[in-house]
Amino acid sequence: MSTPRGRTTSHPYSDDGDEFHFCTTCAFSSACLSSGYDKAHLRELHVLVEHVGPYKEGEHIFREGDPFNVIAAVRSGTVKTYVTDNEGREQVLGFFLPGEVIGLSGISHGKYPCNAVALESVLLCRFSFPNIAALATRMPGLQQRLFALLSEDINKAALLAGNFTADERMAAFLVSLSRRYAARGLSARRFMVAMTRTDIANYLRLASETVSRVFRRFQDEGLLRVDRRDIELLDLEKLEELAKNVLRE
Amino acid sequence: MSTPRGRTTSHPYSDDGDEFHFCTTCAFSSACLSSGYDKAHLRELHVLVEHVGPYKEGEHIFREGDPFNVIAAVRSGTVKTYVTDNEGREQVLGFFLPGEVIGLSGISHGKYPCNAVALESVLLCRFSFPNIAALATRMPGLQQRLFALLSEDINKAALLAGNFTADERMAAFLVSLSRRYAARGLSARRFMVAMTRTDIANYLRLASETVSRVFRRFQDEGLLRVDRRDIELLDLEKLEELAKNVLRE
DNA sequence: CGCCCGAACTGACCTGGATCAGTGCGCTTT
DNA sequence: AAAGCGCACTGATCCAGGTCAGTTCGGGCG
Repeated sequence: MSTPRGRTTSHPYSDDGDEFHFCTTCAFSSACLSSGYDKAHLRELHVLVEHVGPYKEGEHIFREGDPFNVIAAVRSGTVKTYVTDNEGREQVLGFFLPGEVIGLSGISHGKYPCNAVALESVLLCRFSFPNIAALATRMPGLQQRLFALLSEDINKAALLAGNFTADERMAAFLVSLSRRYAARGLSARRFMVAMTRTDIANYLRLASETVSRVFRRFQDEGLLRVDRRDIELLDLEKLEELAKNVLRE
Repeated sequence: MSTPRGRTTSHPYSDDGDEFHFCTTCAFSSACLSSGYDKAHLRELHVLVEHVGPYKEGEHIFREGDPFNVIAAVRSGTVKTYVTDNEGREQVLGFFLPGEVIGLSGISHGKYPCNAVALESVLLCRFSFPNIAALATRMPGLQQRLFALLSEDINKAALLAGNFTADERMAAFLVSLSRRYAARGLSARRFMVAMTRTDIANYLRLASETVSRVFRRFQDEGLLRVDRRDIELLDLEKLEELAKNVLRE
């Protein structure tokens, strides 16, 4: 993983007596908080965290084939992962919002199988994977959390594999974004997306023209209001109804 | 996971002095063999294995929503995993041949997210997941192997997500089967598949009619010879060329 | 302020594969 | 051996979404 010219610091924390404060945007820290480990273990985990960034728009975090050594939780910004096929066409694999973890797919072969790029200014919490795996042998809760993250990604990857219509895909994409923003305390109804129409189209396996058309039709039907990157979901009910096959509900 | 009315036995092994024999079809045992652990650890792992089966054709191994507690390596036969959507249509998620591991996607939510059914007579090596996870905390090699299996499935799931043509999908499917059979010491050129055309179609997100047509066209073009479930690949080169976008080579 | 450039939008047309509507064929059942 | 059944195959037709060919818009810059 490449480190931007910004600062790299070990995780700042305060340890004022009994209370032990975590960076709340860090998925691992919070995972461990919830599994109720003792202070000594928590501190060990905490020491492994490096805050890196900012990566600026278009800057790569890792590239396909880079040796795998770290995973990272997004602290702020949006990360896109993608591969390019033999003809040079881009296939977007996923978008990662704050609180989500990138790099896990690199474990199996010791190399990242895809590229990760910042779509806007990005800050990361970075963890050495060997170190965190070693710590996991002493912290069953952490091991379990890692297993769960990996397993979840298997299920996520299967989502868009079905043969769904353009409408279903778009609705599922919007509902998923909405929920993920909401989970971070942001509005579930209105948000700014960091990706271009082309990125969205590549992710959903549609042509960018189709993305445009579906946006307009959804707007005509009163499901949403869209102005460039600014999206407001007006009829979340109906969007969820459209998305339910894709999201398996 | 449901257990068929067949025998369930703990893993038989012989421990004649220095030599310690493993069931060679068991993915975990071999994984641990290769990571070079000491005899005491190996025996611990070995004790966790249960041989179950046979499951007969059409019999379910687990169902969507069942509480997750075990993972299993296929010892013989073919397993299909699938989900059904709201309209009752089946979506095939994967086929598992001997040596491959089912159930991993159940980790994240404590329930299996899909159904697993035997397509022909199936024998399994079954492992309690809590037990194997506990053991993994004392065997970093085993933990690493579990991480790798999970991570690999993420990459596998992403494979068929792209927008590929029917020809590319079919070729990739055949080449993948060929390699997996070959890895088990069977012929890479000729094999009997356990799945119906409809299963193949559902897996590849095609109509079964399309699967039939592509089979015939491939046969007309001399790429293969197919007679019901019996498939012989005549031009592996060309099939691999067709498949390379899907398989990312 | 006007120019430039890339993203977004839009309409016209095309096509791969789905769908529909059969037919054929091997296996089981009786 | 005949009947019944389910899977496989095949031809005809249809349509969602891709492709192509522009046009519009907005933001950055000389």
